[in-house]
Amino acid sequence: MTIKDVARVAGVSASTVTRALTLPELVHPATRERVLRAAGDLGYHPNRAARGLITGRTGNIGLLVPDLGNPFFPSVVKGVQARAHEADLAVFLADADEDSAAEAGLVRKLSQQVDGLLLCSPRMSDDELRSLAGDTPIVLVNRRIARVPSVTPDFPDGMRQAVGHLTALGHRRIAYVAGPRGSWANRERTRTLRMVSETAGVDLVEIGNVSPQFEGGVSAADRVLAASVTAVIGYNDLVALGLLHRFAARGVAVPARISVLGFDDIAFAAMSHPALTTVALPKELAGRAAVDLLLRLISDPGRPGVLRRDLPTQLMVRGSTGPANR
Amino acid sequence: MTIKDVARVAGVSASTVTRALTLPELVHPATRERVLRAAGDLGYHPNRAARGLITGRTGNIGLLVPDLGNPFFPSVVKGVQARAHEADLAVFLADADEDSAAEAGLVRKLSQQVDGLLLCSPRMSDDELRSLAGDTPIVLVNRRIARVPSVTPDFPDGMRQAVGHLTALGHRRIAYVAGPRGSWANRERTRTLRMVSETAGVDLVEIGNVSPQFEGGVSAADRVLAASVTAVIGYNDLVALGLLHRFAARGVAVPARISVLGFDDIAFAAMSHPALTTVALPKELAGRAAVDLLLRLISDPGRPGVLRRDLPTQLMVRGSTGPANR
DNA sequence: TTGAAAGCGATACCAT
DNA sequence: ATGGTATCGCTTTCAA
Repeated sequence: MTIKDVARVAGVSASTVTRALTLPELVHPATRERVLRAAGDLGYHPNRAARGLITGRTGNIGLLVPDLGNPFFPSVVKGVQARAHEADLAVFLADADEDSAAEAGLVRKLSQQVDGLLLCSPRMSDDELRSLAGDTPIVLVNRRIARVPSVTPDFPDGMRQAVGHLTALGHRRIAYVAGPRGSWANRERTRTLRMVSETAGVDLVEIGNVSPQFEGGVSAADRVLAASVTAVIGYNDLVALGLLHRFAARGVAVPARISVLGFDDIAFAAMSHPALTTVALPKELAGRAAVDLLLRLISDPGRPGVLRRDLPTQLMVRGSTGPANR
Repeated sequence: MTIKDVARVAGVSASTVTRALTLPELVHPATRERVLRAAGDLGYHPNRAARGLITGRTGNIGLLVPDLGNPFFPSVVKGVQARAHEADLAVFLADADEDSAAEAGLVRKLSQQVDGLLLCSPRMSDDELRSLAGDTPIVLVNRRIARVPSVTPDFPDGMRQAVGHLTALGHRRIAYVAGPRGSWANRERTRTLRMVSETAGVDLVEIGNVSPQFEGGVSAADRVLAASVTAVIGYNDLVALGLLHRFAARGVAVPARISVLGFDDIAFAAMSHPALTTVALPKELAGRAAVDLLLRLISDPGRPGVLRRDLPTQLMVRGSTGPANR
């Protein structure tokens, strides 16, 4: 089923079939009609590889995530998919398994057969990313570096909401369970949290770097309790859920004795007991926005200035936060 | 950066470069050396689209899932990815968003540029699937139909373990909250549960078809309580977690008053309070096995007989099940 | 408005 | 063991 078959059935040349399909205004309406019908009848779809060979466009994009096991990323992926399919793009997915070394390899393999790349929370170094951005269009999600297009949540505002909520409840001494050292999101959350705490006059106790998983939270819980704080913010919801879990196991009442707050608003935040108060990031929207940026980047490569999009966050107040105990 | 550049640098013809790269034993060791070095120096990687055009192999596979929002599927995807990358395959991912109509379209679009397709819990009709299987190599995951290769968990055994566990605890009257009517997994779970219940002499109360989500479980919980059973099996973990949630909200003690059991063993099953007893399906393994089958199918198309793989399940006993109350 | 021919990058076949 | 040439399916000149 090739363009020739369609040409034969429609009684025209291959060139005309191409035109009818891609530049309809260049062919006679009657001819166009015949071609389209022939194509329809035969169920013809152009071979994208062959097309890509000559146009230089594959119609594919690559999406790299650090770990599909963290529900944050599937949500982003859904957003990417939705927008990509609207734009008639197919999506290659690669999971780096939290391995920054693996990232580079996956990216290299993918970059050959895509028009552009979406890198979600990449662990790679700034330099690697910048050099990559020189070779192929890329958009960063959840990471921001100079001169590379990116989509990021408005962490400062999210932190302001979080801390504002806690101080309104009377909390004055708060712990933060930090995530991976190398993670931009963690640096950013830490940085903004420090600023906001300073401003609000709250004591901030920072607790170790843990892996951004449930287990990370579990492992930090006892240290949090020992820090005599009345509230704790987890690096992300998984960590916060781990805290919740360990608190429950130790018989520590949440929020009576300690309030717990997460980041991301993964689906399970709303399902836990008590339900987790968290700063919602617009995950699917981030995916969609990233594709939009990438599309612009692809169609308009010599663009001056950097494309950047900052997304709003929203505090979701639920059962895991309450008045400070005194 | 094409094969010609490499050829020029190595001082050989393009044909020789190809050979050196794909059939090394056909070229003189010294020549091979020169070619490989040239390729290495130039950072050459063959263009897969061009290669695919002539070989008919793209080196890509497609993976369709109904909903990445259900943590079951990201796990399968991880398994697929891992195995695919080992085999040097790239993976197109498509999310059908629980829409059986969308499935067909996505599959058609993908099928053009892949060597084969992995369909995870597809909602399509048997006929559609069989016809699809005629056109392109496909492997079903979590669904079994005649004459199409598939990877499925051993549901009968899983159900046997589940019911065996409950009866051992003294339960004699059990509810099952059924999943989507159209789902093969649901039909299978229902069917085997009936058989096993019959054999074990337990009363089985089947409760409505709910969507395979947390909300589905929440919505069924009150009906479960009204059915005066001492234990309930949810269609999957999400449903079971929904049950747990609603029970907690109503002050119903689990497992004291009622035991709750799920299916899948998603990560959050272990994180809830009480932790959810569930039948673990080998999700990543299923993904890997599916890729294996697909590889065999691709390399060996005229194969007689159907490839099929049945995967073991494992009951994970946790806090949500306990002795029957009397 | 349409067709013929060249060529995208790689491989396979046929010579040598 | 190596090179030349046709070819995969499509798009893009260039002519007509």
